[in-house]
Order: sequence, then C-alpha cells, then structure tokens
Amino acid sequence: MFFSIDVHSDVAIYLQLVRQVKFAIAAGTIRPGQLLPSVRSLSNQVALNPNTVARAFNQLQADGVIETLRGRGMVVRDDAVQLCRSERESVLNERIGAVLAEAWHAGLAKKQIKTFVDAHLGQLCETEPAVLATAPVDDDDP
Amino acid sequence: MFFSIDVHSDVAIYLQLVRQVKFAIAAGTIRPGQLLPSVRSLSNQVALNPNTVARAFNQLQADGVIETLRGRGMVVRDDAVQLCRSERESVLNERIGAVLAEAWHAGLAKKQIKTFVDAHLGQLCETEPAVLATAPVDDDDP
Amino acid sequence: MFFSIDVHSDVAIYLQLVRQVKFAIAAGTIRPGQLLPSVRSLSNQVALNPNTVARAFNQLQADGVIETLRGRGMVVRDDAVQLCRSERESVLNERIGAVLAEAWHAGLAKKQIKTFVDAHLGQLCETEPAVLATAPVDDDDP
Amino acid sequence: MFFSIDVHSDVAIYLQLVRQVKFAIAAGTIRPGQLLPSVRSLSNQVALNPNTVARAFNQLQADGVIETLRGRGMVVRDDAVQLCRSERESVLNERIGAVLAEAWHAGLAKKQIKTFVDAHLGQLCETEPAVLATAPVDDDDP
DNA sequence: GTGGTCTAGACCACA
DNA sequence: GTGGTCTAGACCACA
Repeated sequence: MFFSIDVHSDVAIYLQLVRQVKFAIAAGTIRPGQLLPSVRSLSNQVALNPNTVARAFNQLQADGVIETLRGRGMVVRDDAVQLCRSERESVLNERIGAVLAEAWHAGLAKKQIKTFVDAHLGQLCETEPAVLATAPVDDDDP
Repeated sequence: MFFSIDVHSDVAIYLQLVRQVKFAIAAGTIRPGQLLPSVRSLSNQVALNPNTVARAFNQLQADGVIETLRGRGMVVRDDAVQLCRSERESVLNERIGAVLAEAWHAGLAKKQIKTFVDAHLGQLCETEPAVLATAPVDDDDP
Repeated sequence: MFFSIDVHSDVAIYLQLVRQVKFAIAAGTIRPGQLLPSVRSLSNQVALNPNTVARAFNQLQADGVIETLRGRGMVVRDDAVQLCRSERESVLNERIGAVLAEAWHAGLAKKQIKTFVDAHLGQLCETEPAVLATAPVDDDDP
Repeated sequence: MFFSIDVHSDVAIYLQLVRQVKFAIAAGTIRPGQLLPSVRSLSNQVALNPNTVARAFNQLQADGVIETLRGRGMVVRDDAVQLCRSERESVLNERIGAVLAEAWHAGLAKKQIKTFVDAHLGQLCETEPAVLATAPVDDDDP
C-alpha cells in the first residue's frame, strides 16, 4: 500500500491521504475487510506526524469507509467499494462540470473549450492509467 | 459593474473578485481606461469587508491589470485586455487539463470521462453565455 | 452561551461540547445565523486547549450543523434546528430503547423495570427542566 | 455457556463478557460452584484474544464473583448470586435513571419520554425474555 | 501492539 | 481578528 504525498500541494496532506485511500478502494487496490496499516507504521512510511495520519483515518471513518477494530486497527468496510466508486464518479463529474462552466462563463467559445478538452484527452491516452487501470476489479473477484 | 460572490465557495473571496474582474476585461465588459469604483463604494455595494476588496485591487495591480491614477482611483491599463485574455485561456486550459488528469488517474475510463464532458457541454449550449458574449471585443479596441 | 465541561466524564470533552451545542440549537438557545464564539475565546472561557474546541467545531461542521465564514468564524446553519431536533429525538429514543432492552435481557421483570422508570420520572418532575424548557421556541419566533 | 460479542459496540469486549457472566449468574443460567471454561477454550470458542478473556476473568475475580480453584480453574463463588442480582438491579436502575435524566435535560417533554418508554416496553413484551426467564432461581438455591 | 484524546505551540491564508 | 493545518509528545483503554 503506497501513498504519495505532496507537501507543497494546496490540498491538505490528510486530505491527500483520504482521497488516495478512497480511490484505491474504488479501484480495488484496497479491499473490504483488509486491515489498513497502523497509524504509527504509516506515519513512519510516509514521514508524517502520526496525528496527521490519524486525522485522515478519522475522516475516512466519518465518511463510512473504514471502521476501527478495538485494539487491532482500522479495517475497510464491506460497503466501502460502492461508496467510494459512486463518490468518485459524482465528485469527478461535478468537478468536470464546474470547470467547463467556468470556462464557458469566462467567455470561451464552446469550440475553443472542446479543443482544449480533446488535446488533454489525447495526452492522457499516451500514458497508461497507472496502477489503477491495471487492476479493474469485479465484485465477485476471488 | 456587478460581481457575484459565493461565501461558501472554497475560493477566497478576494480571488473571486480578481477573477471576475479579469474575465470581465477579457470579455470586454470592463474596458481599458475605465475607472474602477473605489474600495469603499465597492465594499458597500457587494457587502464585503473593505480589506477584502482592497486586497483584490492590490492583486490586480500586482498582476499588471490595473494601475493607480493619483487622486482619481484605479484604472484599467491599456494592455490589460490581451493580458487577461491570454491568462484566461492559459488558466482555463490548465484547469481543464488538471481535472481530466485527475479523473484519469482516479481510474475513470476515457470513454466515461468523455461522456461526462459531453453532457456538461450540452447543457452549456442551452444557456447563452451571459453578459460576456454580448460584448465581443477586438484587441485593438481602446 | 455557557458550556459545562466535566473532565472526569467518560465522554470525550470535544464530544461534550458537540452534544451541548446540538442540544442548545434544538432547544432554541442558539439560533441559526448566530455566530459561535471563536475557538480562541471559547477555549479561554472553558479553560481548554484550542485544539480541543476546534475539534468540536470540526465535528459540528461535519455533521452539517455549523459552517465557517472565512475569516469571520463559525455560524449556525439555517437547517440546523430541525437537524438537531430530529437527531436529539432519535438518539435519545434509541438510547432509551437500548437501556430498557438491556434490563429486559438481564432478566428484570417488566413490572420491575416500570417501577424503576416511574421512580426516575417522578424525580425529574420535581426539578424544572433547566434553561431549555424555559425557552421553547417556535420557528417563527421574532 | 454462550456469549454474544458485538465488536462494533462502544462497550469494551472484556466488559461485555463480564456483564454477560454476571447477568447469567443473576438469572441462574450459571450457578455457584460451576467451573468456568478455561481462558484458552473460551477464547477459541468466541474467537477472541486470550488476553481479552483473561482480563474479563480478572475483573470477575476482582468483583468477587468467581475465584480460582488451584489447578482446576475458575469457579463461581457461593455468594455470587446475590451479589450479581443486587448489582444487576442497582446498575440497571442507575442506567435507566441516567438515560431518562439525559432526555429530560436535553429538553424532551416528560410526556414525550413516557411515549418512548411505553413503546419500547411494549415491544419487549412480545418477545419472551430469552433463556433467562426459563431459569428462575431462588436465593437459597445451591 | 492498536487507536483515541488532549495539550502545547507554530505557521498560514483570509477578512 | 478568524479558522485550518501540522508537528511534537503525553497518557489512556483496549486486544
């Protein structure tokens, strides 16, 4: 389980962790029932203060993605996959809509916007979709 | 000169002001040589803390979009139009690219992303591009 | 706005704050649109670390009860009253049910349980319901 | 000897064990002189950490409910029945009082509280009090 | 070993 | 002035 933290990002570190865990669950890289690394071990691994990691786990718990097993650790909930998947889609869909609407209201022509979009989509095509796409998961996966 | 501020947005209020001014200049709604309202009057009009408005004006000045006319106020610079236009395009292009890349890295299929984009673009088509399109400006305008 | 914290309680301090704010909103002591005391002032008032107060506010925000106004503070949301009221009722109803069920499963006779309940309800009758009952609020209160 | 452990409960597992043993003794399901299963066998049976079971037994011993028979194991003490019964009543009585007082202080009307109580008591009536009622015990039993 | 809570103090953007 | 984030370190119950 690998996480890449960008301390210079404008997104809070603990939120970067939250997002990455959710996306990993949506992609099937992390599975229900799986025990997450402990706060201490993960904070060592990513060189963060344990409180920061704990805050991320706290958020994930509040979001219904993981739950704590007393004295054992945090485990991914059974219904986390569908939760994370639908959240992923709706969040990204909204964000795409917001950006396009902003461009439109800023006065960009629709044709211009389309040109931008196609250029970016073309670039994405060249690189493979990283870990996530290599692990498409069916719910009835072994 | 109308501004719509969303206090619930995750974008700082002063940045919302900056962005709207720049976009209005790019679209020709605000023109070079035009005198901006004073900090005091504008802060009254949009019910904002004067500090917030002043900060926005400072930012616009630092970005080379407006300049002070001694004793008269802030005025839009002659070269602001091309500045704002090119910034508008590059900023929006970058933002579009970032969102699409995020969706891609989150594991969304390219086809899925395209579906989202097309749906949003379709909706935009229905509404006219507001004030901005009604004031198309040539670069050699003032 | 007064809060009473019991540091010896088995309920976490920040949760005591959360609960008291919610109940005060449900009772009408704190109203929508009202600005909560700042983290710093409240932490001084109740002699707690600011982080602890911030954590409570954070929880309240996550629960949709309050929202932050950038640079101004935390404000009670418009829909907080009905939220807190329904939560108050459901939470307490559940807790009552749980205790009665526990007593029942522990082998207490129903008659015995009723005796206990009536004795306690009788005692409650003697004391007035504190601040809360003296401030029954209609939504269309001035 | 059956125990039902809820790992999601906010009550510590070892305390769930302690409570269930005490209630079973109060109800006569477990009787004085009876040998409890060993820590090892019980931890296997209920799939718990042996430490957890041992901790429960320690607590029961500290509470004077069970005692060690050298080389044979833990046995229920002769005076455990009256101990558990009186504790059962006082504990449950206190807990009922606490919940009702909380509801009262939260601003619920007394009438409302009564409605909740009666609804729950009604439901309890429908189901028979499980194992416990089938084993009514006299105090001078063993 | 595990997570939960609390304190203390720093730095930041924002209004 | 406001809240948000992060670090550092302590103590606790629990398994």
